[in-house]
Amino acid sequence: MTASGNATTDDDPAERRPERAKGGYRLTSQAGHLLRRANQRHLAIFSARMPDLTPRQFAALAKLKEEGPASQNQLGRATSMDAATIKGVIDRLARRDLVATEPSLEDRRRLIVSLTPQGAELFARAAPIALEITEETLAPLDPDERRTLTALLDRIS
Amino acid sequence: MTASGNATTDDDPAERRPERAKGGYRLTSQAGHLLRRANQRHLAIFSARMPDLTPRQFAALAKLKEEGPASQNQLGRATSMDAATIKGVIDRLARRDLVATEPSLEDRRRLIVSLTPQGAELFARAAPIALEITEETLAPLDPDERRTLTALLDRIS
DNA sequence: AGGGCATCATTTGCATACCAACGAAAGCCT
DNA sequence: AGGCTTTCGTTGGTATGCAAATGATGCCCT
Repeated sequence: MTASGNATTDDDPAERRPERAKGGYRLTSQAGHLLRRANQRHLAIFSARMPDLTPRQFAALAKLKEEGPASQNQLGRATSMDAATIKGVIDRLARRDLVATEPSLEDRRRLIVSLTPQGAELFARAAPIALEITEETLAPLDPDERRTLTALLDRIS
Repeated sequence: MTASGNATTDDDPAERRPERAKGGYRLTSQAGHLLRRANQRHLAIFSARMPDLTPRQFAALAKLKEEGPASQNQLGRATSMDAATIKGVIDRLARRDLVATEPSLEDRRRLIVSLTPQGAELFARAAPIALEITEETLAPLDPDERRTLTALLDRIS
């Protein structure tokens, strides 16, 4: 609302009226802000339900399970992580023996990442929870709306 | 035909099969992953179009412009930023003289943040670009779909 | 063959993000 | 008044996330 006087603080000709008309910038209605907030809520749900894995760590395990061993950068691309980011994720997973790394024999630049038995076991326990997390994230929507949202998000990503 | 001789490790029902049927976890179709990717694309568009402000820095300026001076934590809540996060954002904006901070007289715990003339001027130039960024983020969608997406995101945030 | 370019992994630097803990200050209750 | 609880800002720690630079290696093209 802000009906009280903030008047005299601004004699800038560029901007003087309340942000309601067509050109007005309304932070809370911008796509970026909404995406960020939705993501924030999802992350909160995730860390509450799966405290011992971060979303990225889980994503890396999931991809390794889906596609088998891969090089670090390949895995990064598959999970939409930067080379610098995936390195940190793999390092932390390796420190906990959830993945193992070994240099590739064919291409000496590559570092092959694979799931350890512990990693596979943890993923097996985590996967059902991940589905529940998705479920809870989309809980405010009915099935039709969920499909719509998923499809629209896919189109803008 | 039975288990004789074939000592391969496929008696584990959870392994060795392309995840499709029952517990099939498809990372790329999960809401969290899609949200993250959409957000990632948005951030890329943002930083390309507005190189001298980060999305959070811009959000802080926008809120200050919308609502006038506020305490640091208030501003954080208004922009969905953690107290620790908003501090960093304000510190960096203050270092560039885009905002000014002063202790509150009524409540000596509070730190009042306000827009400087430079901050207001930069925001005035940035606001139209921000609208273009939203536009470009939603470019793959038609107007109807944009409204739908916005509404759905709002519901799950 | 050899040079140029691309890819891979790494490192550094900066900017979020969130948690937990902290001390100072305010508010509330008895 | 004294105590309990909240709020406010700050700090430290961990984990993304991206840009840019770097060294090693692989690939392609002339």
